[in-house]
Amino acid sequence: MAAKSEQTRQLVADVALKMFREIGFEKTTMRAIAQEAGVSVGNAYYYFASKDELVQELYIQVQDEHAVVAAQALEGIQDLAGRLKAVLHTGVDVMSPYHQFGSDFIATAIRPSSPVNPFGEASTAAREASLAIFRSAVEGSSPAVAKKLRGDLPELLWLAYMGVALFWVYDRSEGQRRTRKLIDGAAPLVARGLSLAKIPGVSKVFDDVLGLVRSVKEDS
Amino acid sequence: MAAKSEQTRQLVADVALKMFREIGFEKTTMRAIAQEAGVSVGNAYYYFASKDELVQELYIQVQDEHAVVAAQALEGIQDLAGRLKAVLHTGVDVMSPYHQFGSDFIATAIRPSSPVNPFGEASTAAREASLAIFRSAVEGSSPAVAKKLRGDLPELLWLAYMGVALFWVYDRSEGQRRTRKLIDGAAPLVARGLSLAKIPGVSKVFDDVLGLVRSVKEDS
DNA sequence: ACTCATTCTTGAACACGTTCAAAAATGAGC
DNA sequence: GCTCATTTTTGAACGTGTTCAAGAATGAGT
Repeated sequence: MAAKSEQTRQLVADVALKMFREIGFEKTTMRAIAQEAGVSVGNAYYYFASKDELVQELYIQVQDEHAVVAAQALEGIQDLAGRLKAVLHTGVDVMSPYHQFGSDFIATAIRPSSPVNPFGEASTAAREASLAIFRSAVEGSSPAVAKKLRGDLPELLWLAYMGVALFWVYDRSEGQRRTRKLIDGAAPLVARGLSLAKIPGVSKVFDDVLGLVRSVKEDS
Repeated sequence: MAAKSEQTRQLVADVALKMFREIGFEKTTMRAIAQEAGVSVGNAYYYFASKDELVQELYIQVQDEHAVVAAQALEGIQDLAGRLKAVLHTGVDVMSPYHQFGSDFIATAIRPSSPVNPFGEASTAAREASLAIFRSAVEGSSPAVAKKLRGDLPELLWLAYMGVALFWVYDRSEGQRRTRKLIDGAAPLVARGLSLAKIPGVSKVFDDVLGLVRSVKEDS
């Protein structure tokens, strides 16, 4: 049965994630994971090509949870500021058990070669899932976001979310209070800033920003 | 004489930086550096407590060069957009010999524990030097930047510069063409965006952005 | 010239992530 | 039940960054 193999894989992943949470990334050695799971080091490597891939496992799990919790939090909230807050706060919520481990995660994630790199191919699925959350936040909001912004906004917000995550990693205040404050302050500001798009002089600047974003994205 | 000791230190640093440039970060092992420099591994560690500290040496050197080259490039340029371009382009210029090594550098730099972390204590001097460049870019520009923005703008631009550096690391286009394009496009947009501060409706949003930045910075 | 504390240098040793040849377990086909 | 290719498991071994006890070189004070 394929179940036995899958069971071992799950066991290793579970032990690893538990140890990441409880004793941190660096202290969780591959040898310790193997020992705790009752398998050999080589066996852990049979299922996960590197320690990074175990981090990817965590990343996927956290993203999945974010999707669920965010969807729930979005229910009944209409205004963009509120919807943004909901998505960002739940994002921080699901990450919080791993805060002490955050900087190692980011250091891992940021190398282009890493499977966890949020811009990379190996995490396309997780990124799409995360993007979908922001798309839903934007599309479901009323009053509606200006049509010309609607297409690119989710991606830009996702990018901003990466920034918030980075801020959170560095946030040493208790319970990451400062990150919460940043979210509460920034979300309404973004919403208000976007509403300025109606002003003619501002509108042109917005157009150029979007043009730049698109042109840089496509390379060319 | 203290010169002998300093000589060994310089030798190790020079060999290390040369190897970083020529064969990359990971292939440049401490053993290889020691051998190439004709000293023992332990001796290299006498002068640099970790491989990261050798990266810090590189960071400082690159920043110093940026300060010189940027100051030169700013001469004779009046408008903010042009001054921003000058600072950013020279920034990319001085980094370019290390592009292949960039992702390892960022991965190192991003951990709060690293001496190279741009937000950390160990690189206060380098950060101040870099901030000074942006301060000079802002203060020397004419037409002048709105008074209320002048104080915080350099720091925000420096932050944006960190973003550009991140973009550059990921930029796989030849000669990092896309980064150049981003700079050329974004600099005038920033300048134009700032000029919108005169519009009453926009002004209030700007005030709130500044207020948020300040309040998050101070913790509280 | 001779101390002797200080500075500098050495290389073996440690724990880590990772690899790999070999062995063990599994299961489909007969 | 036997065969044998495939999947799974093992643990020793490699190269890495880093540490450290020990020794060598240095130089100020006499």
